[in-house]
Amino acid sequence: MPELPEVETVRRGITPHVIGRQIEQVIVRDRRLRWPVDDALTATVSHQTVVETARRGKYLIIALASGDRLLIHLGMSGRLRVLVTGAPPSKHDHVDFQLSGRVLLRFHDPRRFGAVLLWPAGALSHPLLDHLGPEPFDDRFDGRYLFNRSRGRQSAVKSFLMDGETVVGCGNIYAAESLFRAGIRPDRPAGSLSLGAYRRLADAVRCVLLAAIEQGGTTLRDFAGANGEAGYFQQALFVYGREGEACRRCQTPVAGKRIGQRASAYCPRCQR
DNA sequence: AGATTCGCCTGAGAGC
DNA sequence: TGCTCTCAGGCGAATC
Repeated sequence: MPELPEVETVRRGITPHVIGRQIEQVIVRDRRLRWPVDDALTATVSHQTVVETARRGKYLIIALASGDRLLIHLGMSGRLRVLVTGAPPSKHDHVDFQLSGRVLLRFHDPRRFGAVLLWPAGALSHPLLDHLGPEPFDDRFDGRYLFNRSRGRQSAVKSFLMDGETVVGCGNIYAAESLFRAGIRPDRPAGSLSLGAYRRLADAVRCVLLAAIEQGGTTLRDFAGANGEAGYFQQALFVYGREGEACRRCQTPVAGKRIGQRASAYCPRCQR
């Protein structure tokens, strides 16, 4: 499931194939995504040149020469792949961007939780990006920030960490792994943790995300990079999806618990 | 304002 | 074999 490292992997994968290319044609086979694909999107981006790719949280941004941008979210099961023009579409291939040089950028999303949106030139921000918290690699994101923001909060630290207004990009997998690395039980009330604990957590989030990006993301079921290759970070997971198995550090069975409607795994000995 | 719940979707896996 | 049920989960919206 695409979290920050997966989206970054996709961004890096597509970038060399799309920069400087013109969008010749857009084919929308199914507009029923998280939000319906805008009728005007096809006409607006056609014949435009891609000048840059960027990422904000789990949103992928493709900037065009006019200042218009495509905003793409992979949701739960989305893939964005680089293919050769003419590659036959299969089930769930909802949107094709046919680029110059016979490059085909194809959006595929079985569960349709993803989105392909137009962010028009002139709009300084986008409603979906407006309220997002800092990037984990931004200077603003540190232990002090988490500590201050968490004061008075009763909800679990894991839910707090997964809240995109706290910090972007940390979904269920990386929240669980970061909390393990920091030695913090995921069900601790966010407001009960010390500054020191949050300093460890901020460091852990950055370490875990960085390592996952280096491994090309985590592939459990759906995720694949722009070239269709799986990620490798799943081999480095300490707790996520390992309920009942031995902790890689202390051999205690990994515990499972639902926190904020999400499956959560942790080591009852390593995490306090 | 913070916390919780709901809804959107399909595929995989379990159970019968 | 094939049906039905449950679960997975990002995240905005609605509700408490």
